[in-house]
Amino acid sequence: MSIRAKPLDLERFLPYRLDILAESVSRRLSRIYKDKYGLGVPEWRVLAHLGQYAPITAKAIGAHSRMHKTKVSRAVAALEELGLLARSGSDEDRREELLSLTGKGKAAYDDLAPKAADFARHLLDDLSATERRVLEHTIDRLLKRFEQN
Amino acid sequence: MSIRAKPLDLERFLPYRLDILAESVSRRLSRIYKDKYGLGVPEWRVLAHLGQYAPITAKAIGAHSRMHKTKVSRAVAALEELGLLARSGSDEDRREELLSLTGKGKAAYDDLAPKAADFARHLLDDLSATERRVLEHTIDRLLKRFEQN
DNA sequence: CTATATTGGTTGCAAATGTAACCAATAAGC
DNA sequence: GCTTATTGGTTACATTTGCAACCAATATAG
Repeated sequence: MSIRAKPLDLERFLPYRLDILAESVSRRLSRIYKDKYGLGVPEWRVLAHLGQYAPITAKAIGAHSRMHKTKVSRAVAALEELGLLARSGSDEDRREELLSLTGKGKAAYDDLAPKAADFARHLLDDLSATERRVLEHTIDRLLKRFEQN
Repeated sequence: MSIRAKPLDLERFLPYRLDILAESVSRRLSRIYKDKYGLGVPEWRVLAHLGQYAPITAKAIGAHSRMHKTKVSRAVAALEELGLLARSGSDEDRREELLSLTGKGKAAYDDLAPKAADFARHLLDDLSATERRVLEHTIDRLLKRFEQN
């Protein structure tokens, strides 16, 4: 009787595991910004980009975070509605708008960013230095693999 | 002038990177089952569970894959509609239904599973054996951390 | 045994998302 | 220049999703 390996074992299937993990992590993280500021994932992401890179265009945010442009557009609109974000037309190209945070937006970011960073740090609490390094490295490689799509 | 570390660097922020990676991987993988069988992510997942664990209840699939029960319910309905899945009432508890694959469903699974497995294998091509092991282990740990929610 | 709570699963409705069409502004062809 | 193609961004529409309410079947309380 020949040994036939299971062709696909979900318990070890990377795409599946990655998806569940990403989703679990995201869900837990969302408590931080959802409860207090009523933000959804796309809004939080845009806020985070602005905190770090403002002034920046919607296009650039989309490219960096691989979010669809309509998602970015709507998140931007929502943040503006909440008074956290301000737009200012670019002089160089009047199609694009430079996005940045209002005072209120900056305050929200300054409140949330450290908490988010803390959360991410604690995720790695149980891991050894080696494990952390390998994890980072692996994610880097895989991400690069999928850069152009 | 004191050195103030950036509180949150998206470029290194694990939840963010994980999400982008999971989404990229999933997108690429989806070509395999979407093009040929017209399946979406939830349908593919249910199919994969049935191929490995059938007969199994919708509840169990949801618990294992952490999919919302409505998502499972609709994916099951869709697969049934496509003639890939069959339901049979349980004798022990007439609320639940035991799900399994039809001949057509089994054929689809037998076609897709090796391709999916192949895809996953190639994801790790660049990594050393050690790196793979550490990666698996790390994901395991993180997943366990989020088991109960 | 009867009344109440819980559970597997489905469905209605609202919110979130993706695709395609679109608009205005810039770039490229000639 | 002027005509056409491309680009940043928004919007309409269809599809997908999540939440809450629900239904029928089982389990629990008394």
